[in-house]
Amino acid sequence: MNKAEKIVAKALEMFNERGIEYVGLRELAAELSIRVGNITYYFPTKDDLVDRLAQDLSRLNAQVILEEHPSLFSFLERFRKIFANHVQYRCLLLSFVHLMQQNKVLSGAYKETEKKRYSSIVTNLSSLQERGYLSLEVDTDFLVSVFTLTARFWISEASVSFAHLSPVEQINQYVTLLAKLLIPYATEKGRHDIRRFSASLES
Amino acid sequence: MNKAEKIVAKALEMFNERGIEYVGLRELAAELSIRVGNITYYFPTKDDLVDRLAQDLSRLNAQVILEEHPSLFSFLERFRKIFANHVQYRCLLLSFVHLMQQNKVLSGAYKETEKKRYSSIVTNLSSLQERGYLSLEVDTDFLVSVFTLTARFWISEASVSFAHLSPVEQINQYVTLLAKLLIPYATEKGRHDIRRFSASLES
DNA sequence: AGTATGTTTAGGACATTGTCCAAATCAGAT
DNA sequence: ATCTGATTTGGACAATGTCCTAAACATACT
Repeated sequence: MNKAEKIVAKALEMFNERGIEYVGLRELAAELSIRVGNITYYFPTKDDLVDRLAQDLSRLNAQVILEEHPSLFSFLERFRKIFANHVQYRCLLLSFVHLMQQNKVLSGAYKETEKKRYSSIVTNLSSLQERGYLSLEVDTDFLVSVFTLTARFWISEASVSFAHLSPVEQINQYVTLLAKLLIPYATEKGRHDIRRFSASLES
Repeated sequence: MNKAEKIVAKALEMFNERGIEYVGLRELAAELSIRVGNITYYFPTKDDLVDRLAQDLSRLNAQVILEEHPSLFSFLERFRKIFANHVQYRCLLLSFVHLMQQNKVLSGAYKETEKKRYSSIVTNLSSLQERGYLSLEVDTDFLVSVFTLTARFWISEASVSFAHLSPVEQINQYVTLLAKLLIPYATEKGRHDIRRFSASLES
């Protein structure tokens, strides 16, 4: 692990712990037993460091998005995995709005991944319709909106309202919410998959 | 309007414009043609100023919450009003997570209003069941969860994804989302109210 | 009117922040 | 061994929120 990676790793750890805005570069440097200027050598600005973390999360999520989702079960499983990634990089999602407002590099990069995610969810939903998991009259735009809102902010709400729960319990709370959301639009085959998914969370 | 109120008004204006974290007390003072120390006389810390804004929003919302909601239409109308208040104090909601993490006064106060809102929504939903607007088998906890998540973060998502829309269009977007959410759980009478509500947004 | 008392304003000090830079140090190839 | 480029250091800089003292002001009382 080279110096840049050590900085990234410790930064993620401290940012997750206390929030990006509340960890000074001098504290980060002190934890690494280096000088501040040494960090700015690898990452000229704090935003560059944050951008790097965002790239790492983006890569992590891209793997999950590329997977096939032949069933409603695996579609829900996909969100469980993405939410697990969110926990790993929770500092980014907890500062989501500020980062988008202030960090041009990040907000630019997000626009692209946003489009990809949107069309990915649309594709998956219509695929689930074809395979007989979802009813044909479902309002896709509505479902995508709720999924997007939840995926973006579930961890923000959890940090405020469910801080007493473990990460896994928090994840289960919100994937269950997504599962329940789909029930009215699911076929009998779909509802079976949702029950199977809910049961898989128990263990 | 006394000095403290002038400070509060200008602060809200600038905070909404550029974000609480990105407006310095010196800029605020300059806009008011006063000195920094003059602000800290009325509001010893920046958090005190933010707390005041939060109180104002809380009072504004409390009025709406106390209203009766005899129909599904007025229940949805309630959220439209609350969302309009959110727009007026959007700086607070855009910094929601940070404020909750850092500002003890604010997070303490929020815990109470959170409970009130939660039980208020529960009461309203069961009342709507009794009045024949909602089916009796609805999963109340699920609905409250989605409503809460949306009410907290709709404006954050709108600021990122729908910045090109006007405030009213943004509000309509998300109250429509809440309305659509209820459709599967509504009776025929309820669906009639939802259609009426959607139509009322057009004008 | 003059004085005393309490409120408001001015102005600056302080520590902390992210950023930046020049010099010192190190490492590896010639 | 020496030169060259990469790395590290230590400090300067402006901006931030906070704090404090002295001046200015207003109000009430003698």
